[in-house]
Amino acid sequence: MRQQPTEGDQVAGRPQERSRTIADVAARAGVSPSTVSRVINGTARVDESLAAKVRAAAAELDYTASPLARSLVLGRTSTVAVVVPDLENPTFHGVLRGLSRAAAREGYHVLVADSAESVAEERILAVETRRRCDGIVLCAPRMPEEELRHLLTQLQPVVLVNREARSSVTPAVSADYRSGLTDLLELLRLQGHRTLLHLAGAPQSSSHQQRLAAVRAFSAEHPEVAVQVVPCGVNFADGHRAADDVVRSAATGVLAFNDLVAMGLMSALSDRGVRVPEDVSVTGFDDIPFARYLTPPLTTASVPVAELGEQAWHRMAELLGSRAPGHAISFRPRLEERGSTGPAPGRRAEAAS
Amino acid sequence: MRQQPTEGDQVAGRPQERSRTIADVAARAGVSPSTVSRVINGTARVDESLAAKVRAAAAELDYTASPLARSLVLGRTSTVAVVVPDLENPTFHGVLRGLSRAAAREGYHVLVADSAESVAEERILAVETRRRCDGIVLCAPRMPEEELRHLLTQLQPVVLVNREARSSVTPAVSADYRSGLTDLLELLRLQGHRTLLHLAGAPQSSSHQQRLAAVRAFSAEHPEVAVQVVPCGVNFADGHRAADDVVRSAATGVLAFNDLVAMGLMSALSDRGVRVPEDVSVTGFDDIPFARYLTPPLTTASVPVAELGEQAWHRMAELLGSRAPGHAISFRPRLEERGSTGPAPGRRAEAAS
DNA sequence: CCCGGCGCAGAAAGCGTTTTCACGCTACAC
DNA sequence: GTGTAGCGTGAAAACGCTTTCTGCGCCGGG
Repeated sequence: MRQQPTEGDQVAGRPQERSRTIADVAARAGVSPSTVSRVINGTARVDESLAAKVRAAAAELDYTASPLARSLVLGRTSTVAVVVPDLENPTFHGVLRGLSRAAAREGYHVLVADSAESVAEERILAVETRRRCDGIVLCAPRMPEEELRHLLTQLQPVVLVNREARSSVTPAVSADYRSGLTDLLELLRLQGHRTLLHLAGAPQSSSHQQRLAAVRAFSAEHPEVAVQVVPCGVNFADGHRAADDVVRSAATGVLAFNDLVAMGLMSALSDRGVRVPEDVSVTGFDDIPFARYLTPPLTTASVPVAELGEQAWHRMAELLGSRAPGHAISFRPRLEERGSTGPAPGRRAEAAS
Repeated sequence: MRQQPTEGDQVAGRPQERSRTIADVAARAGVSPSTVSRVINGTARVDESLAAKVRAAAAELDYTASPLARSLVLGRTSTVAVVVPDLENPTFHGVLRGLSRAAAREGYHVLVADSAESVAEERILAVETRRRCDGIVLCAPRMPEEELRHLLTQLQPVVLVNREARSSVTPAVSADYRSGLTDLLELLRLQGHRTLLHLAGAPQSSSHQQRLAAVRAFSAEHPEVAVQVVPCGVNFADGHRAADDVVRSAATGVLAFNDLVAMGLMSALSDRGVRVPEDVSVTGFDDIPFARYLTPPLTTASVPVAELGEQAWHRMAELLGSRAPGHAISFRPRLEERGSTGPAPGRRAEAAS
């Protein structure tokens, strides 16, 4: 095959021969492979004189055990996978980063798979990827509940991020989008806004449902405030495009699906001469790193994305250690009131008094 | 060990038994494992009646070959690793995304490792990670040239992103930071700026060196323009902190290390009542997605990060197929002139005439 | 003095594949 | 009718480890 019978394999610049095996070390140390394994893994007592020889031989040959071979026999890979709908989204960056660092601390590696927002892809990808690791973390899977529940059974151990599966024991860590949006709605109400607009995101996403629930509850409690919901999208361009809808709506407060949408919106509003927050107050969601540096700084609900990832790892670690799985946990976003929100127009004097 | 001799392993909600093996399929189809392997991989002719039975059995058992076992015997894992200095940095997001999607298209998986900007970690991580995959992509490694060159020999096959190793055959794909910065310098010069300031980033990074070279060449060619270089940093907070330096310097044009730094700077300048671009022109570098939506939109040199990742994959694919490695390639950033730059103060009337 | 037990090292089995090798069969040419 | 080539299949070796099993030498106790 690749290994031609010719001896001339010594291509210059390829000094890396075939990797050393445990047998090489054993031969050099004059012991059996079993003993080498025992010394390296500290898995049983070995006479100190032999152990020393083994360690010396291993060092000389620069030997480390093949993770592949170990994985095969041990039945674990020390790897977990993360499936995200879109690597471009800062939220998933954060999750990935938090998870990756937490996992690394315990010697685990991270396999990443990007489903590119395709529901069909999502499932295949998860199943396929799952076979190469010990467990899998699903970020905000878009698939329908029923399919998800079925998938979960064949993916064990699995942890969900920003999505819960009802009547399932699968651990889930998520942000409480409902209470986050409620806080934002409440903030705008107290500032005197009576006509609000929510720019909604991916309809299949769990966080979208949570936000709708927040709007419904809020409307029921505060009938004096009108809250309109219009579909929009999840990214910058979507927010930019929504500017006309916003202007037409005559709303004085806009709750964007997330910070990206809010930024796009604010940029487009500025082009049209609409002032934020004097004419319209705008809120985001997530508190991506850029939010506080915008002009004006963006009022938002801060979601600790890295911590989400870190907690997802902890859940996974529990599962891998066959410890008690731990129940679903949810982070309540922190309200970050900044410059993009202010008193409703016409309420200014009133608020100032 | 984990497998207690008790039979009561049927924990509810764990319907996933032990995974099926090729022997199970063989038994069910009434053939030998070799035949199953041949049918599944299409690696040799098999009598159609047997083949059909094998396919049926495989489907019934929902069998797919263990990637681990295949990797061990085949000597390849269908996985590549990416090592980045910081998962938080949007540049590496882009690279990761481009690479991940390109690799996925050819059935490869991606292992990601975050060195957290630690030079010491970087090396260990790379070596360790390398053993679990077929090749490795190093993003902007911070380690010194000598160490890097040594590392490259034991990491083969390896591809470099945003760093070249002199006198090495390692393929490298990078952005041409030198010409990018030259374009920005030139833009500011033509707009009448005569006192410029460059906020420099990670001194060990290759892109830093390239920028310095651009500044030197520019200064030699245009002695009438003063260009000062001050160390700053690579992220938002660094740019924010640099505002005082900028104000003190009396420069009318500031070339930030990257967009993050520029954004932090602009935000801090705005706090101090310094107007951009009326009082100070600011440029970034990279053209991260947010740059165009800032107020004012950021003038920057656009680096196609996703394409960088994609090209890195192509290089890797060539290496993996033992095809000709392809030489180092470098993307020339595209100048994006936006609202954060303008005529130098005092030159306004002149420029308008 | 002999035997059971114990501590340590090597032999060997196994993890789940792929691939070489050997073998039996059919077919065809001589 | 026998030799040979060709084809399809199963047995077995190999990938590089871990772990069980086996055996050897030594100790102490009866």
